[in-house]
Amino acid sequence: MTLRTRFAPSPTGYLHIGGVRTALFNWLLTRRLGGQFILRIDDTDAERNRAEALQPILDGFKWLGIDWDEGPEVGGSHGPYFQSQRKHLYTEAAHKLLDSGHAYPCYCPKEELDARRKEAEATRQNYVHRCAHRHTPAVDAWRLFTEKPAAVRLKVPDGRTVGMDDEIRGHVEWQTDLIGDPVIVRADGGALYNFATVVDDVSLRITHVIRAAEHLSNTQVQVLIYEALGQPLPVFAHVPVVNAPNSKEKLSKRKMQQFMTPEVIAQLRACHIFGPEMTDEQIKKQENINPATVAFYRALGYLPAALVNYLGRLGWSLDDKEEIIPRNRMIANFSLDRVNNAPASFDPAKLLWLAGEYMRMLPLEERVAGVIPFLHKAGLLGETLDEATRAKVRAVVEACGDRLKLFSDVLLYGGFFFTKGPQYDPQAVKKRLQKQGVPEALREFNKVLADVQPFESAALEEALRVFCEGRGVKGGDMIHALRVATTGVTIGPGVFECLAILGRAETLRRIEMALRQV
RNA sequence: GCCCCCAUCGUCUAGUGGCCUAGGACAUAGCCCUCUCACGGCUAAGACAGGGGUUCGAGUCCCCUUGGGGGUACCA
Repeated sequence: MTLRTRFAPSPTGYLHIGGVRTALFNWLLTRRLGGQFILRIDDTDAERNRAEALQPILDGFKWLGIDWDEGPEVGGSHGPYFQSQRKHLYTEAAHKLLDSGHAYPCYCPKEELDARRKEAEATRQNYVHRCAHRHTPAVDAWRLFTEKPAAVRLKVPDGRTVGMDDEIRGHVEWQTDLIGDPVIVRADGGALYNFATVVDDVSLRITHVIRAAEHLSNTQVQVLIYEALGQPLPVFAHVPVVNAPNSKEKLSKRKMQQFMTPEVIAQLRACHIFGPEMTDEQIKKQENINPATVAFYRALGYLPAALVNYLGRLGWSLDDKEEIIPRNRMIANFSLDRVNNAPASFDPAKLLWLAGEYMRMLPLEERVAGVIPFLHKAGLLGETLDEATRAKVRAVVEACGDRLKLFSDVLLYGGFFFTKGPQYDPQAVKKRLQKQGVPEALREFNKVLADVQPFESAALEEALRVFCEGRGVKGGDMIHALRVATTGVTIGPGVFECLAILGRAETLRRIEMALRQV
């Protein structure tokens, strides 16, 4: 028997980071041990489940390189893979349980149930629902069920325990006397989550149910359903939830809003992800692209490998020293017994560090290829990319070096190479250009630049050194002034490399522009 | 209320009774490198939630307390 795992997202229009982490653990174990990883779409809530809401989820997984063996787009022999198309299975299973006496129809009016629950609450009692007629013989129950709409309840056995051996938590068990008979099918015929999940997992032949720890309490009912259905239990593993940074609460859009800092919003804007008509506040409240979604990291040009590494290390570790664990190494070493029990907090700073590490490992040509779409979206490259432009992009990427952690960082450290002139930062101008003697020296050095041969980094540096010595100016002052004059800002690649990339004519022109600023 | 789960530096973690005066990584601070920014190097600060047991010996096993989380729905 081969391993079969699944991840069952609801089509919400975005792929949540916490969900990905759970899916990743399923995927890693499946790839490690061999078997099928199945994507099942939990679209019973027709209200908010539109077809187009599924695509971002599939795209997210594809971008991360998490592939599925059965599910949407790839099909499979156990389909359909949409819960909305599997309703007959739930009905069938419910009938089976009614026939076998493991379930019974419930006609209790909602008001009565509410009243009883409220009463129990008032007297600080624990309310365990059991319908009075729960032991009515099956045939009679069946008759009642077909006569008028009724919900179906599972008949929870009296006076025993129900439990399972969790791969991560160990043995967990509950007293059945504390579990009210749960509704498994609504009066309108819709199956409830706990029931549909089990029916699906059985029919999809799922062998390992790896899911977030928040589902642990649901397992008591689910185990009873497996029993009632006469099915063997799968292996359960409840992985710790992912919390928001500096918080004991689950990762959520709202909790992540604090990471939509002005800098991040500016970077998103630079990528032209959002139109200029959107205010910062509107961007902050965005559903689809926020720090709790995969799309956010993709939009900013994080390497998917870095995100996979980060999420894989969240709640799982290889040993006491390895942090950079590429996908293949993770697959080769993943096991549930090295998954932690405690919830883990998502740390954007560590993810950013990893992104930088992965970017550094990426060959130059791939960095160039990755950066181009970002320059393009920002409107800094023309429609067609000729060889000269490509060479320039390559030179810029090389000059950016380790500064480039995300692809969108190219806009931060090298955007000015592709504009008609620098956007002068007033503070930078004030600090570096409007300094005693600097504009004059710069004007004079501009004449030197006109003749430097060749117009390359080393020769330029040497020319400046000679100029400074001869004229008695500080090298640092000139270097800073040159940077601001040609790039407009105080950060970026080495200034001589910048000048070389800009070329002689553009350098001279920009220095002239700068001198008009002071 | 009741049930279940969880608990090592700010964060991710190593630790499965002696190797722990608790190791690594991110973040933080200082110094070095340096034309800025980043990278890199060195250093510093920083944790076993509390209390009881068990044991020659406890971060590690047991119990209690505290704190967090989840469930207790004709939500998923």
